[in-house]
Formats: sequence, C-alpha cells, structure tokens
Amino acid sequence: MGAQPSDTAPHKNPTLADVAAAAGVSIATASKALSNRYDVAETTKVRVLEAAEELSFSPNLLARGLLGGRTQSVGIITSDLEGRFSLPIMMGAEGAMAADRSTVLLSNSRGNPELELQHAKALLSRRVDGLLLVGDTPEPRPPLRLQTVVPVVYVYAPSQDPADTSFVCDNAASAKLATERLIGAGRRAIVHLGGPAQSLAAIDRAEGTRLAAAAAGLELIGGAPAMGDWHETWGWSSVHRLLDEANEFDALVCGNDQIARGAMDALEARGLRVPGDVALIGFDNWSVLCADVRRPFSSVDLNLDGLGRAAIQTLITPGAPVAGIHKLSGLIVDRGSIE
Amino acid sequence: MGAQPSDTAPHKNPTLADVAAAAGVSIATASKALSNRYDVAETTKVRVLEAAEELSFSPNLLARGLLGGRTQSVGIITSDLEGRFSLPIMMGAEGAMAADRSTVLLSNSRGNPELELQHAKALLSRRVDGLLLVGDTPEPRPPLRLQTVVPVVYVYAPSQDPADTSFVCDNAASAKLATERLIGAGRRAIVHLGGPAQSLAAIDRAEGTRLAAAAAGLELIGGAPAMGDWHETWGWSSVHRLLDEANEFDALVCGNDQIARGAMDALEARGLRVPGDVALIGFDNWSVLCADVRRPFSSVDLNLDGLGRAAIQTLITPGAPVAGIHKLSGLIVDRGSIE
DNA sequence: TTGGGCTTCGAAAAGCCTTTCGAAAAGCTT
DNA sequence: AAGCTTTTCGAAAGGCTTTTCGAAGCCCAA
Repeated sequence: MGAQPSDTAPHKNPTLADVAAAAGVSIATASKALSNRYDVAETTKVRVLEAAEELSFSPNLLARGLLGGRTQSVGIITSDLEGRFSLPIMMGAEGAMAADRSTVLLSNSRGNPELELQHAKALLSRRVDGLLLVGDTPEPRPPLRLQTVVPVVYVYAPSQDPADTSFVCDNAASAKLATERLIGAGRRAIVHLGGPAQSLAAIDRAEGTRLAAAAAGLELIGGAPAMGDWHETWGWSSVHRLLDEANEFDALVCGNDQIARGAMDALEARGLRVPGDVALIGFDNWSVLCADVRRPFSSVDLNLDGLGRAAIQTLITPGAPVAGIHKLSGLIVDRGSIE
Repeated sequence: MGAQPSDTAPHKNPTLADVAAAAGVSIATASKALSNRYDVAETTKVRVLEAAEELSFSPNLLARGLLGGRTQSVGIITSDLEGRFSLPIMMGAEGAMAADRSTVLLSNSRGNPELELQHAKALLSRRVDGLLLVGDTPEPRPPLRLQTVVPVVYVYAPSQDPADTSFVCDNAASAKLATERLIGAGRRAIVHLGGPAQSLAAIDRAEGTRLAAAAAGLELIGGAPAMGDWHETWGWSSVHRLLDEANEFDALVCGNDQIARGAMDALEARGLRVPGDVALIGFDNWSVLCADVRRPFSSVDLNLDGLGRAAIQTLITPGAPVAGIHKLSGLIVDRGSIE
C-alpha cells in the first residue's frame, strides 16, 4: 500500500553516480574508493563501500572497457563443440580465465573458415583481449586471415605460419611414454594398433611407439604399426587376426580408447587375461570407455585441460606471445591393465 | 624505407570518427550510413561504406552497449563442463545465438552455488541481455539468489520457484515413446533396467516405461522396473541374472546407454541375438556407446540441442519469458536393435 | 523575389567509468 | 600569523557510438 519504495522497482542498474550521491561524495572519489588505489580518507572510503553494498552496485564493465584498457575477456572459437577434444581444452581455458576474474566469449565455427572469420570479427568488435582458436585435429591449419590488434593463439590444430603461436599435444612423446612404461614392466612383444594412416595423430602415435621400441632394441610385432581406423571394430578384429595368425605378443598399444575397448573385448572373448597374458593401454583417457566400464584399462591422458590453461596463460600475459609450436606431453593414467 | 605508411601499423582500432573523416562527412552521418536507417543520400552512403571497408572498420560494441540498449549477448553458466548433458545444450544455445548475430559468454560454476552467484554478477556487469543456468541433473534446484534486470532461464535442472522459467527433458514421455515403439514392434515381455533409485531421471524413465506397458495391458517382467546404477556392469550383470533365473523376456529398455552397452555385451556372451531374440533400446544417444561401436543399438535422443535452442529463443525474445517448467520430449534414433 | 516544403547533414547530448590535475582544507614550521 | 607541505576531494575530459533535433541547402510555385 502507498507509494512503491525505490527498492521494489530497481528497473535500472545503479551507476557510480548513484553510489556517489548515496555516500555524499563526488563520482571521482567514489571511483577511487572502490578501486582502492588513490588518496581517499579511510572514513570516506568505508562510507562509499557501504553505499555500494547497499545499492548492490557493480561497475559497468562496458564503460570500463571503453576506456581503452583491457576488457578482461578473451574469445574462443572452436571448430567443433561435439568433440571430446575441444571440451576439455575449453574447460581448462575457462578455469584459467575465471581464476583471473576474466570471462570467455564462446563461438563455434563448425569447421567453416568463413564462419570462423566472421566470428573472429564479431569477437574483436567486442574488444576481447585475445583470441583462442581451438581445432579438432592435429593437422596444421591455415592462419586466420585477419589483421588483429590483440594476440591470437592456436590450440590443438597449430597454425601453418611459424610466426604464429600454437599449443599442441605431443602425440609422439606420449606414445613413447606409454611404450616405455610397458617395456619397463617387462613386455617385449609389442603390437601397435593405430588409427587411420592418413591421420597425423595416428601417425605420430605409431611413430612414438616404434621409436620407444627401437630404443629398447625391439621391433614391433608385425614389423610395423598396424594402421586402420579409430573404431572399436578395428581393435576387435585386429586382435582376432593376430591370434588367428598365431602371433606371439604380450602388449598392445592402441591408437585410441575405442580401439583399445575393441581389443579388450576380443581378448576376453578369446580367454586371454589382462594384464596377465597381455598388457594394454589406450589413448585419450576417455572415461566412458576406459574408466566407467566393466573392465577398466590404462590410457594416455593428453592433458587437454592443461593445454587450454597454458594457451590462456600465454594469451593474457602482457607482451607478445612466444612464436612457434609449443608441444605438451601427456601422462599415463594407470588402471591396472599394464602390470 | 621512408616513413612507415599508416596501414603497416594499425596499432589501434579505427573508430567511427576515422571513417567519417575519410569519407568527408560528420560522425552522425557516418553512423546513419552504416546502420542504413536514416536520411542519407545514396552517394554519401556509398562513400561512407567504402571508407569503412577501406579501414576495415567494425563498430565498438562496448560503446553501443553502453547506450543502454541491448548488448546482443547472453551469459551461460553451466554447472559442469565435463558432462555430456551441458555440452549439447550449450551447442544448441550457441547456434541459436550465432544465428541472431549474438554472442555467448561462458562460465563454469562447477556445481558451486557461491561460484554461480559470483559468475552471475560478473556476467551482469558485462550487461548481458539474459542468463542461462544449465544444470547437470533433472533435480529441481534453488533459484539464483539475485535480483536481476534481465531474464533468467533454467535449463535441464529446473528452478524450485514456479515463477521462474525452466526448460527440461521429459524423461517420462521419452521412455513411454520408446516402450510404445517396442510394443508396436510386437514385444510383450519387457524389462526395464533403470539407473539409481534416488535419481529423478532414473525414476521418470522407469515410470514412463511402466506406464506405457500398463497402457498396453502389460506388466513389466519382474513386476517393476529394476533399479541399479548408471554403469555398464549393472546392465551386464542384470542380463546374466535374468537369464540365470530363467526369466522370459523379449525387450530391454535401459536407463542409459552405458547400461544398454553392458546388456548388449551380456546378450552376446550368452548367445542371444539382437533384435532377433531380444530387442534393446538405450537412453541418451551417446554415439561413442551406441553408434561408433561394434554392434550399434537404438537409443532415445533427448534433443538437448533443441532444449538449448528453445531456452535461448525464450530468453532473447522481448517480453518476460513464460513462467513454469517447459518439458521437451526426446525422439528415438533407430539403429536396428528394435525390430 | 520570396516563401514553403523536402531532403540531407551535423552539433550535441547521453550512456558510465577512469584518470588527471587543480583546488581546497588541514597541519606544520618558523 | 604567514608561508609551505601534505592530504583529500572534485571538476572535467576522454573513450565510442547512437539519436534527436535543428540548420542548411535545394527546388518549385506563387
């Protein structure tokens, strides 16, 4: 009943002027009190702070950004939002940003370079402090055809231009790591079941396995990595074939977790124990395949979260980012399928 | 050699004033020419447009947002960025926004209400036009404790306050749909392998199955849905138990795809054919489990993409969003495991 | 030649914050 | 008490765009 008090209809956001008026000081003083930097008496400072609290004031970041300073935000353009790759990367990036009280602006280019360019322009219009371009394959990609004031960092898919800054997974080193671990556990007859022969990720992982074996004086069973595709069926049929052809082997390095899952199932179907008879390790550490399953297995985690985090760090650190391709190695998550 | 021309060092973004100067008109005229709305002669318009193109001018959206109008952006706060639920929702939301030439600001609350509140304030400081709160369980959640000028919409996890606007999956209706499909294919002896008895999603799916069966005059095998957990092992062991106890059944409705995968494997291990001997359908349509596998199976797709899209539509449509819980039903993706 | 109606353009304000710099007040010294 | 320093505060500009509204120019008719 009666006239509605002002606090029932805050149809507008309070501004710094409102806070200043409530505290009985000038706008300039209010600003300094809130930013807690300049010369302002302790008593007036608390008065301003209380007024701001009372009005639940929060500064308009648009105005602040307009001042020409930083906007405390970066744009992320991912080429696929379905992928298991971009998501952990984005998560790492978001986490690093939030820790810095900054915000992520997200766009999805759906693998379309035109759309990517368009989104980049849109994000630049919002004056982001930097751009993160997240790919979904390790193949080098053409650089963004855009003159930008702010830094650009490529993640997962590196730029073809060596003057750009890229962060990628070190597939070869990670595969080496996994293979060395198997060798360290006493395995000698190692098979690599790789992805498609056209895929750079598959090639690097296969090569890493081969190198680690060679370094230990071993040759892979079959003489070379067996390349196929990324699917479960490939792992399943490969194990059957190996056994049918009476190959002796005591370890499987799989190009990804789906292949590993297929191999695991085939080993079970043929009555072989893991890791008793055969050790097995997958790639990607995709929990729905290697952890939340009937028979969990070890896998290489590519540390995509860390990749996103590192990329953001580089992006928001003042000064031009270091040019070149930065490779981050993965680590092994053991679930008892090795020894 | 010589003085560096201006186009080699565009260390600053061109402003509308630059465009106006280049075109020899005033700032106001340039603005009107670019927004293509007010009275401006055709010849001057093209002159301005050319100047803008030349300088590759893009308007500062911060300044535009400062005018008090809309910023053409919404904030999305998700409670988990790992989940398979929030990702498709976000993808749908982003797609709807991009189609509107708008941008998504992303935050991750990690399931922490304090962090959620903090992120909401931060996004509001950036003057987003709306807030999307994406949960990762269907359990109703406490509303955001924040007075906002812009609309808020809850997705997946509805708000406990009926005055709020929420968009959720209709698990019960979707399960009914799946069960009716099985019955329509001639199945009569139906088993429901559900998730944990404490999970609302699991309960709704079980209830939907039961209702559809009852509507056809059937009782579920076992008398009631069998509740367990969300894991593969539960599906695997349940099928073994059913067969060991000599239950007759010709259809399995599984609470999710992991359960379905376990059941599928068990059926194979026991020499039963799908769908010859037993029809099977999963839930969630998670392709790594039901599509990219050795033996694909049918699954209920909850249309999370559409959920995100619908929520955004409601959010950015002028006028207050319709209060209440909006339920969206899923659809069946058939992969030949039904008939 | 003058006045009226159109079309086209520009000056200026609004929107909100930060920063600079000058002014005022208060305290101190001699 | 006068002059100086130190402390505290405020006026104003800067940053970029949109919008309003008045001014100027033009054509044509009277």
